[in-house]
Amino acid sequence: MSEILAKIKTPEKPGMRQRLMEAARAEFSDKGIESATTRGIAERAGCNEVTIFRHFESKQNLLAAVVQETSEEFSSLCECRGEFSGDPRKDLERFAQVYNASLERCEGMARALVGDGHRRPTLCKELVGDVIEPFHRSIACYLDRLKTEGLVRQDLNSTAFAEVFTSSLFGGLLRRTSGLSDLDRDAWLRETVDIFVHGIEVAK
Amino acid sequence: MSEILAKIKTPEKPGMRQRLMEAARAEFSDKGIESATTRGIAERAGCNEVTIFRHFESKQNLLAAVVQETSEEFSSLCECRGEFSGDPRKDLERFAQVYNASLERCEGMARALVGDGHRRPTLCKELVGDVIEPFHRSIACYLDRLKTEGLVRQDLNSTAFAEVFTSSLFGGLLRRTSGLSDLDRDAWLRETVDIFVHGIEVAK
DNA sequence: AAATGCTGCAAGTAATCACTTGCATGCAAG
DNA sequence: CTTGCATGCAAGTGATTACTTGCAGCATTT
Repeated sequence: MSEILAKIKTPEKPGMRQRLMEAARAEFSDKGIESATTRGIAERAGCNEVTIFRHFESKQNLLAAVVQETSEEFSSLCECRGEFSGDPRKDLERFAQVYNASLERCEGMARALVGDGHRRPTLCKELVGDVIEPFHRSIACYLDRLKTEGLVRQDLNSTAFAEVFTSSLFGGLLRRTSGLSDLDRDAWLRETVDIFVHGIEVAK
Repeated sequence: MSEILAKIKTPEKPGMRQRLMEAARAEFSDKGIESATTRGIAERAGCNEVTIFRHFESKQNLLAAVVQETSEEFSSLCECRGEFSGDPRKDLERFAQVYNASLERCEGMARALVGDGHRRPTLCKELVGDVIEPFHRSIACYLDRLKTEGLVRQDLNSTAFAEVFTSSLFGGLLRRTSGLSDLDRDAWLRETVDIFVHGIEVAK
């Protein structure tokens, strides 16, 4: 796959190809994968429809390229290397902000894949699974460290926590962008972190 | 709208119309709204394509009818009247199970609407917003009652809790049906409730 | 100057879509 | 029996889809 792309890519004119991918991403994002048209993409890119096929050969290939790019971008966006304060609330807030910002950047594609994605399991797994998993691991790893320090309850299932935590962030994004939530982004993040830190339990 | 539907509905043969709606729901669910075809719906219903248009006049109308039906079904499924034990964990588990079961029944449509829904804000609001809101209110109301009894921390934002709670259930469903989660349904519900009850805090 | 390669433009292809029309059939009520 | 109504079937409409072909312009490289 990547050799093919590289071969197409290598000639001159890097501008066109990039413009096409951005246009395609925009089109896929707000029309959905099936409803996106090559004509629409060409219009967004300000070029002729034929140019798409000269670069990518098919809509399918173009989609694959866009998904790959989105996936890489998401990955690099939510790399959470570096310093943690050790204060669980602050650090969870940071996890939440980083993850949410990455999600927002890729929201359209994520939404599109939720809709059409179960008929494209490969793409779905590539974009979502392989990308989110490392993020989950870093959260779980962080929590396990706090566990050894006694800052977190011992019976917490840290990998499950990571999944549920990011799911509520994703669900929240969907609600907000559909105009269904009373909370804005910051409120959502704050409340989410608050709940995941405290639960509903009365203070000790 | 309902008068129109009623007028079409009133003639004989209740079987056909119902079969069409079920077929349409299945088709919308696994092809997505835009990619669903009237031909495919007719095949599922085991009837001629023309029959669809004689009953519903357009694909648009059929979709509207299906959404309305789905919405009503979801509403009645997740009506949470009745007795609570007063034990927060047990009751949250019950909320989670009821909501999740309702979601599962309507998963295909929900997924379809996430994908194509932002170009159909009315349908989206109808199916999702107007239906989930009452459920959120009953959770919030329940929590507020527990607050007065001192069984829940006083500074908990109960409406936000309801939103975040259901969002994580929805996100979980999406993950599972995409084959992206390690947890099965029961594990997901259990872990979610566990976190929303305890958070990560060390036991008192 | 010649050659190469990206691009635009015009036109066309075969498939598929939602939707229509006209007619035949069969069932049920009058 | 006859009238009405739901349905099937065959055929077709016009729009739109992804994708192709052939040609010409234009820039850069050789």
